[in-house]
Amino acid sequence: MMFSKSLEYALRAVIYLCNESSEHAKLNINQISTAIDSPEPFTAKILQTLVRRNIIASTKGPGGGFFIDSKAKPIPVIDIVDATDGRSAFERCGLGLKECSESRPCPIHNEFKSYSYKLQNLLTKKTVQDLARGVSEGKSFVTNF
Amino acid sequence: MMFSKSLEYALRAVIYLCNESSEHAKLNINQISTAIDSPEPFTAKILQTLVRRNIIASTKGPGGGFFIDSKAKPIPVIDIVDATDGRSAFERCGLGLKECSESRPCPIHNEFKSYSYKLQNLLTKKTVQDLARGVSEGKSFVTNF
DNA sequence: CCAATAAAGGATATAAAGGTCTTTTTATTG
DNA sequence: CAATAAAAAGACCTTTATATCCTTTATTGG
Ligand code: FES
Ligand code: FES
Repeated sequence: MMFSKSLEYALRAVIYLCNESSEHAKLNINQISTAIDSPEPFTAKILQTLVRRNIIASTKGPGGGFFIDSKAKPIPVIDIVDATDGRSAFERCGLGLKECSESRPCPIHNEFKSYSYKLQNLLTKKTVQDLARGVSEGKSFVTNF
Repeated sequence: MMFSKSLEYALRAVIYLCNESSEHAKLNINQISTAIDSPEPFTAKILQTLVRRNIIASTKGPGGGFFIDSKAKPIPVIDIVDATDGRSAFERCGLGLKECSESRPCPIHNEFKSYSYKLQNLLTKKTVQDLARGVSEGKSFVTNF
C-alpha cells in the first residue's frame, strides 16, 4: 500500500486515543503529538478531519481536547484510510493506465487487484481497537523511544 | 505498494521495449512515449537512469534509440523498482516510526512485514519478460486506447 | 461578564514528486 | 567534413503533499 504521512499520524493518534482517552479524560493536541512524536499543527489538522467524520470526538475550552469513547462502536481501519488518503489507490490501474478493467487489463492487473481486494478486506475487518489492544498489552508500540 | 509515476512509466516502457525493440530495431524516445502515452522528457529521464544501470541499452546518433536484447538475461521487476523508487518503502515502518524491528513492533508490523516480504519475493521472481509475454499474446496491455 | 484554554478554520510556507526546456555530446550518412 | 539525428546532462518550472502560523469560535471557572 504505502501510507501517506497523514494516514500514519492519524492511525497512531487514533490508536493512542483509544487507549489513553475517554469522555472524562480528554487529551489536547499537544499531549497527543508529543506522545506519538508527530508535528503538532499538522496532526491537529488531521484530527479535525477525523472529528468532522465522527471518527473521534472533541470539545473546545479549558479541559477540552480529543477523545474516543472506547466503549463506542468499533472503528474499522478502512474508515481512517477513507478519511485521509481515500480509496483511489485501490481503484486505479497499478501501472497508471487510464482504464482498469478485466477487458483491458495491464500486465499486473490480476496480481494487483487480488492484493488490493485482500488488503481492503483486511482493513475493513481489522479495527482500531484491535490494534490498540496490542499496544495496551505492551506487545506493540505507537511511540518512538 | 503504490508505485510512483516514475516506476509506472519505467515498467510500461521496458515491457514495450521488450516486445518491440531489438539491437537492430531501436526505438527513439518519441516513439516510446507516444506508444505508452507518457510525458516525453520525463520518460527520457527515466530511461536514462535505466541505461546507466544497464537494464536497457541505448545508442546516440541517427538510427539510434533505446532497446532491450530480449534474448539477453531476464530482468526481474525488482530491478526496475530499485532503479526508480528504491526499496525504502519495504524497509521503513509502515506507521512511520523511527525504528522497525521485532523487538519494538508497531501494531501493524507483522502484517506489514509479511506482505512486504511476499511482494519483494514476487517482484524478484517475476520478470519483465513474463509481463511482456502477456502483452505480446494480446492478453494484457501497456497502452491506453 | 471576564480571562484563560483549547479546538476550528483559513491562509501561508516548504519539500518532494512530477514534468519541461535548453545545451552538450555522440554517432551516422551523404 | 558538414548536416542531421538522437541520447545525455543539467537547469528550471509546476503541482501536490507536508507542515506551520494566525485568527476565530466555543467552553469553562472565577
Ligand atoms: S489495468 Fe492495471 S491494474 Fe487494472
Ligand atoms: S515497526 Fe512498524 S512496520 Fe515494523
